Amino acid sequence: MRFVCIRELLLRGEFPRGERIAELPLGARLGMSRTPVHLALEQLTHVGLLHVGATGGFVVREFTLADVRDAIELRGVLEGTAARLAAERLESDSELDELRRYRDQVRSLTDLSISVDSTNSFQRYMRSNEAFHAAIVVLAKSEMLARVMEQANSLPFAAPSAMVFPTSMQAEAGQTLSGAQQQHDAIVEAIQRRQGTRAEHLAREHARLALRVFERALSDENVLRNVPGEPLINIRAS
Amino acid sequence: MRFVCIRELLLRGEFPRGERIAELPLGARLGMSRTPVHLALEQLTHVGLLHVGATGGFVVREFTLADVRDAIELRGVLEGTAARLAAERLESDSELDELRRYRDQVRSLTDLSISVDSTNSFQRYMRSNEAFHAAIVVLAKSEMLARVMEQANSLPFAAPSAMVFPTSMQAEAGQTLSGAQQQHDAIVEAIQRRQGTRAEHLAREHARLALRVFERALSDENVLRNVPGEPLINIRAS
DNA sequence: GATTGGCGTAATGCATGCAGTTTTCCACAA
DNA sequence: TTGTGGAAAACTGCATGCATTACGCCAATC
Repeated sequence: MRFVCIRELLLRGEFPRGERIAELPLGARLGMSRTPVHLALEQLTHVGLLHVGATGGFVVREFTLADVRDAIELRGVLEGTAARLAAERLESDSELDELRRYRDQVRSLTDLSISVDSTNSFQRYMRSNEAFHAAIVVLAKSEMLARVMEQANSLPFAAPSAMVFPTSMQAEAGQTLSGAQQQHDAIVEAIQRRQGTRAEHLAREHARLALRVFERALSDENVLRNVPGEPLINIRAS
Repeated sequence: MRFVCIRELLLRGEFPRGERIAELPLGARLGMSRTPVHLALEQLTHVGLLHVGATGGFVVREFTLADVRDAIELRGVLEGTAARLAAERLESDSELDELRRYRDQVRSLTDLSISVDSTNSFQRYMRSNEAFHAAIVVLAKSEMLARVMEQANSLPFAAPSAMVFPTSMQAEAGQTLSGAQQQHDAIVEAIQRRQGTRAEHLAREHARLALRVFERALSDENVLRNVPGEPLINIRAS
């Protein structure tokens, strides 16, 4: 709860990156004591948004462009593994019903999202897209993998839907989203046919689409500002 | 510090799996207040050894055989990624010096470890083996990957060296260790030649050797007892 | 004999207080 | 103007206290 609250503050850039966060003022700001604040900061540290300074105390983590690229690449590896396990462990075709439903939802929202600029349809697109990716993890039937992916996705710019929003700002949004849709289709097909290796590489490549969107966003201030957690990224750092 | 301490207690099976851990008695046992105990338990939760009960409070996590297999498979995927990145990002051959040194250390300790039963040589083998695996992660030059691997390896039976000890108890220990050594050689060669995909698949297969050791250990009570964190594994669970 | 309800104990969550240490700021001197 | 020294303020880490809530046990009833 407060975890989410403080997380939002961080992602909005309320605290400058690399700077210490004092517990007492933050507690006063949120109307609570130091104890729960400390716990929330501890959790955010485990999640990777903070780290403990040399003298103790929590410091806002700073991410480099390389970190962002690696995080997306890593998500590709993990989603690839999820897709492979989903294919290898598929028992009956009906297990894919939910996945197919989300895929169709995403498809039907694709055209809407790029024509209408309302945040409403974007949010629905993002939710469906996220549900699609989550469904693959469920089909992988691996608690261990799910846990690790949860940690990996907790970095804001690494989450599956992180690149949807900036995508919508770009000129070639239509091509990008329809490319993503085709990849979704191929992934579902590969899982259905129990083609594990194919599913793995498709999912990896799907993440690299997000990477391309990010690279593209780097050249445009306005687009970049829509990447979640952008205030934590130090564009100039090595 | 206390994190490590409580972790040891868990791995030794001091707390029955599935049971709640009360903070007050544990604090009394360790000679400290509830606050640091609570923090340590929180960290162990993030690491995956505990989980929070429905009503609050920390519960000892219970692992199934499927969890163990998945954890090892997942480690293979991550180490494969580390090896691939190491190959792709290698700049000069001299970067491999340390990796080669650890490889040779492991090789020289292999024969010792299976002939002499002293825990001393085992521990040295384990340390060298761990250092070898850690060196690959360093060469991958990815903070993100390192973080995720740290979390994945925090599950006791998933760590690289987790399978060394049970291996030594088996009849075919010599073959297993020499097989591992050959895989180490091949991984180093692949990284050196910048053969990323080959390195990735070699490292994955290397982890599956640990999986075979584990499967083999399942048939022997005495061997199984040497798997780290064995008390947390419910052999009978689905 | 089994089940359910209530009460007592105990444990969690949060607030606060205290000691040790760091950090910061300001004054003074070079 | 800049560097240094010291002092004060503040922050962290840990202990403790209090209120709320969950858990368990015992008894009573069906």
